[in-house]
Amino acid sequence: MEKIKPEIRDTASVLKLLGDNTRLSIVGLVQNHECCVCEFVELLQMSQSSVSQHLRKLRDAGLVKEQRKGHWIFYSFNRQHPSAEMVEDILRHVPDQNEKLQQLERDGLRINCD
Amino acid sequence: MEKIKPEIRDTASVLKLLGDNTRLSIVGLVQNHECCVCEFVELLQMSQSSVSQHLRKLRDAGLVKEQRKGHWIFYSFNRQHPSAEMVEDILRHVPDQNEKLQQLERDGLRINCD
DNA sequence: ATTTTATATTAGCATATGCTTATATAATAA
DNA sequence: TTATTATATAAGCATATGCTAATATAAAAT
Repeated sequence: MEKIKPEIRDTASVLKLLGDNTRLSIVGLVQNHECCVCEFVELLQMSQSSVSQHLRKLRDAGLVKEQRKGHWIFYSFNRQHPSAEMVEDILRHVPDQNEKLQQLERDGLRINCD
Repeated sequence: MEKIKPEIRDTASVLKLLGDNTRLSIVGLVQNHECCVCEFVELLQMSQSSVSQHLRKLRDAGLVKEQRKGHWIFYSFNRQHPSAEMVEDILRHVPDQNEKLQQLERDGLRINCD
């Protein structure tokens, strides 16, 4: 029995969201790690406001989840999203960004609340 | 040895192109069939001008190829595109549209130059 | 050569997008 | 309470997008 496929409309709107450097990078980052806003600001070299607005779009679409931990709000990939599998398929075709997160860690800029 | 992955920028620009109902539908249609402009106009119920402009974007990006056959210009998916595999992965997540083409055939509106 | 047919191109317009700057909010620290 | 920190929101603006209407092009048919 085949899984239900989202309508073209829904898929197109997800692709539209991912069709932006910043948002595609964000989704690539949160696929395997939780990140907070200030980390995105550092990694993407963008203003806090701009990052925040991109995150809002991703959150409104349900592609990412947010969770407060003390000072910070952490974002993570929402594997429950109807297009989550497609997004993961897409991410297999772009270079992973773990190296950047490791660099952030070495620079002492990684936030860890565990 | 792993295949070279397009940069995030390049992937984002492909996704941006596909992040539109009309263009995603077109790419879905040409994945398995050659189609000419008037067929898209019929299938998508859009103006010829609008379809033509979408096709131009897809062609400029190299995602589709065009080939003249008599009266008509046929468009087909370009499997040589650096992101062709990703596009095929994406299309696996949307309902196929073969039924619509078959209906067109039954209506006697399918163009065939073979 | 003229007309017809299929497609492409252009201009114009309304709406969407992504950024910056400034300000608001909400949790923590002092 | 007040100040600080992390994040969100709003306003404004320049640019991008997708459509329509009108016109151009190019091959085919007459």
